[in-house]
Amino acid sequence: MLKIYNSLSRNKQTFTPIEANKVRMYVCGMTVYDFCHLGHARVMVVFDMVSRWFRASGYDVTYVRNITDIDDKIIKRAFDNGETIDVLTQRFIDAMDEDSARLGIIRPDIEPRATQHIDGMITMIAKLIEKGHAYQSSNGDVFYSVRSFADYGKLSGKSLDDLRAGERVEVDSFKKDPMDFVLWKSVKPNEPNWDSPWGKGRPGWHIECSVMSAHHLGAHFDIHGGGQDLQFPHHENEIAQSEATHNCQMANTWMHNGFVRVDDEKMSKSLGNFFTIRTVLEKYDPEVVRFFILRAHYRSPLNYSDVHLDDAKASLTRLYTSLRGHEVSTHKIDWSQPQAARFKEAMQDDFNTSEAMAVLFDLANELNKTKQTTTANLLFNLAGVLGLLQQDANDFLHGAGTTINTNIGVAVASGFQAQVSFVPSDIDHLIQARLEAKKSKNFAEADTIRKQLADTGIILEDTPQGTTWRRA
RNA sequence: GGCGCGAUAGCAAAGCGGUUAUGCAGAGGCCUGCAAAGCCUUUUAGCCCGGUUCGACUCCGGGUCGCGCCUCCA
Repeated sequence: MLKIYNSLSRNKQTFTPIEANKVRMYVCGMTVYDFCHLGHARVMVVFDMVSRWFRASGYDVTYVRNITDIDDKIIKRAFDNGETIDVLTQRFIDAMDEDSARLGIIRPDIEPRATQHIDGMITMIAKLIEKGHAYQSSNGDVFYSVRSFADYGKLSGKSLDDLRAGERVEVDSFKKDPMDFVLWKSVKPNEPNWDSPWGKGRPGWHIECSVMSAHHLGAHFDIHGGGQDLQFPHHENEIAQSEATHNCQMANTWMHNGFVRVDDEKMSKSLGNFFTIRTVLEKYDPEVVRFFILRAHYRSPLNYSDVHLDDAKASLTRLYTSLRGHEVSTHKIDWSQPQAARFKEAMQDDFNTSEAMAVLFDLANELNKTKQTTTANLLFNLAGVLGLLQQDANDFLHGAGTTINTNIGVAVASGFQAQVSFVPSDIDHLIQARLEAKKSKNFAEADTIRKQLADTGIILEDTPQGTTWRRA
């Protein structure tokens, strides 16, 4: 039995699909006006892991992750850049796709864009007005009336009377209640707009998710996910819109992943302490980043630093080292096998990837001792459920997945001297030369060669099967 | 002011009312020409104060500290 922490009930609950063997899942994706940062990487990786686990468990999964391609920040950024919104958003959608592919993320089944669902939003807004949940104010904007929805605050645990609207942001005087939020914004000069019964304008932020989730998954679906910062007001508002429109529960389970932090503070644009995915990938293999994210439980805060990435890299290196030299292939996992059962138990407990990974390390230890290919295959396939260890071991250890420049002549700063790194063919030649030296018991020469390689970050390892190498 | 989360060894990070988490780092050993990798052994824990219990890191209460949400944010 799979248990998931449900933000709505604030405890772990046994997951029961609405329709047998099917999971319908909606996750709030990116607003595409800039490169994705590590916080975005976490959402993508976490829910990729969740969908992979459902599939590994035999569920038929429909995973929808939206793209917000119209909003204030996009309009502003496009204006500042002197480009059209379409050009701007497409560029960052492409960048996002590239980043997510590198992180080993399986694309969601459906990636709807807000601008493709304007009609649906207009229909829903009209319905909300008709049912008395929304109103058009004198400035033309249409607002949702939070007081009209009795359950408002049930997700975030907030009470309308306790919310301090206006304390930090000036309240829009056109609202009946300070917490009312906009469904439709009337047109402003030089802004993109669509026709609607309330005049030309564009949608507010929250309405898109209510419309797109219902369109692709139905009014009532299994799981809604996103970053913790979306719990309020975004998800609260989605519930208010959807449940008022459809008269039924929106999502059974709400999942929120924890923040990525820097120096114990939330990584965010406003604090300026964010690292984009591509910046981090200049230095680390994407799988190291994926490993780093999955090593912690998805709801815990995750502190980012180079030290932690280095640590993750060392750990992942241990797993790949154990796999080296084994022929592995994709197999169906026998979940009755003790280690597989332990892995499964961990995953069934609210996706405890941390514990699941401990199983991988135990398998690596077993593999190092027994050298059994069946163990290698189990390790490979269990890790595969997490989207890990799917590279060729030597490719990973040789640093093929990194952007470390392997061209001759590229200087690697080290101490006072710039040193030169080698291409793999040079390394092979040097390894051969060292083996010759060893054969003739010229250990001084052999050690010189090894030192020469070590100075450029190449570590040699002699094994009964010959000499292998890896990047430090 | 309201609401919520967390505090585990040098670092990271889990489970668990009594039995080795796990990874990195440290120590010793085996292996190795020497290393590296690997294997074996091992040192460092559970914010503070009470309570429950035969027994608490684990449950309960109270502190302290840190973080988050209440505004756009993954």
